[in-house]
Formats: sequence, C-alpha cells, structure tokens
Amino acid sequence: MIMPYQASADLFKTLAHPARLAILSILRDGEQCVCHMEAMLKLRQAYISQHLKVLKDAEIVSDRRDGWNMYYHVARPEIFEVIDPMIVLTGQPEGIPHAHSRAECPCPKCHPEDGLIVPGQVMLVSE
Amino acid sequence: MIMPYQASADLFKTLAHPARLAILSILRDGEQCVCHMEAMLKLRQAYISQHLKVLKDAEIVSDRRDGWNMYYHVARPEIFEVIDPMIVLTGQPEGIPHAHSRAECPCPKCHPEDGLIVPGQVMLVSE
DNA sequence: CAATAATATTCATAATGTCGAATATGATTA
DNA sequence: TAATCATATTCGACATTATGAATATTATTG
Repeated sequence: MIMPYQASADLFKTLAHPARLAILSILRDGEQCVCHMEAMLKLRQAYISQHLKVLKDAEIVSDRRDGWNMYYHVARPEIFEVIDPMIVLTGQPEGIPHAHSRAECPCPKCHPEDGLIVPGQVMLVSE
Repeated sequence: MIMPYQASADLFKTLAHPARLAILSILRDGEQCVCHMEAMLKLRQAYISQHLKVLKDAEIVSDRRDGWNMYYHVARPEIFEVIDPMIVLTGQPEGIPHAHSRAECPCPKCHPEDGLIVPGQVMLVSE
C-alpha cells in the first residue's frame, strides 16, 4: 500500500536539499560547468561535486566533458514541474538572486575572449 | 545563495517518505480518521501517528477531534500540485490501488448504521 | 470513577544523510 | 612525462531520520 510511492519518495529526497535546488536553478537555463556553480553559489568545489553526484545518480542531470571542464545539464526538465509549485507554495521570490557577475566567475563560458586573463582560460593569441 | 531554498528543501523532506505520500493520497478526497488510514495502509497505528505528526508540524495537514476519533484533512491542497507531477514523472499508475473495502475498515465513517456491529461504532438503538 | 477505545508520545537503536578535509583522477599543456 | 587545471572520490565525525516497542493521553461509556 506504500510501495507504489517509493520511487516518488526517493526522488523527493533527492530534491530535499537547498544546495541541490540551487544547482538545478542554475542549470535551468542550460548547461554550466562546475566552476560556474562554484562562483555563483560560493560553495566549495568538492561539496558541489558531491551534490552533483546525487542528482546524477537520480538521473536528473547529465554531464559532458569539454577539455578541462565538466558541463552539467538537466536531463529531466519535467523536474521543474515539481520544483516550481513548491517554490510558489513556500512563498519565495520568483527571481531568486544568483549573486552572480561575470567578473566573479572564472569559467570559460563567462570569459570568452574579452581580454580578461583568467587561470584556465583558453585564449586566441594574435601575433 | 542557498538559503532561499531552505524552506522548499524542508518541505520536500516532509514529502520524502512513502508512508506520508500514501497518507496524503488517502486524505485527497476529504478528511479521514486515523483508524481508516490504518485499515487502508495496513500499518501500525503508532507508526501512522508519527508520520501524521510530521505532516502536521509541516502544516500540510490539520486535525479535528470528534469523540474518540481524530479526523485529519489536508490544510494546503496546493501540495498536490507538487506531488502529482512527481507521480507522473516517476511513472506510477494514476489510480494507485488502496486495497480498501468497507468490510476491512472499522472506522465509523465506513460503518454508518448498516447493522454491522463494530467496536467503537456509535449506534442508534430503537427500543 | 473505572474500564475502554482511539490516538499520541517517548525511548532506544539502526540506518541514513551532511559536510569538511584530504586525496585521487583525467585531460591538457609545456 | 611532469606540472597543472578542473573535477571526483574517499573517509570520518557528527546530526538527523526511521522504526519498533512500550507507554501515556484524552474522550467516552457504564
């Protein structure tokens, strides 16, 4: 009588952590690398990786390697049909501030070739 | 950066148990007493009470006493806007069987005055 | 008020989740 | 191939949750 709800309960458990909800919020608009999340959330890299593993094991996100960076994206966008009503229910502001500016984020996606030299950045050098 | 999601994460945690999802499913169509849930879910009474307390502390359900029975109902029906998409996402059958028949349920709501004598039943005795 | 019915609470233990620190891995560059 | 960068994994202490058993509580009946 309870068993049919096990899968839902498990997935709810996956969502039951503020860091994981914040990560999913970042991935909502498309894939991002881990260093981007690190800059936006101001959390340690290893900590973010741990939560990404939980999300990946639950098959909510997938990853893709590109050189040094791992890019994560939402594999089941339907998850937002669960998350969004919850955010409404708990009365949080629609646009949760990400406290993010390109200047703070060292990831290549945020620093294409704008002349800013950042560790790890791939640059096009004209002689 | 993570804090704004604390409330949502907490409420997800409340939903992250199959027994609590099963209880909410029973309460979906209106209030029910604890003994009714006991009969439907085939779980120990004390166990159900513990989960009801979690739901009550989260203000998802409320209770009302009527004589010997405590009747619980959903205080925030919006919670189903969170639960339903999750059940769709995890691919469970729409109508989850409750394995319930009036014969099995001793609660007064299931045994109005149909002549069946059940412990605890309130009866109208004509002389 | 004693007995009883329905429900709640407390307690103990096992299981699980959190999170920091340290370390490991894989791709890339020099 | 050694150094480096981005990321992942492992380990351990600690906190929280799950769950059964026992007991307490509250309303009702006689």
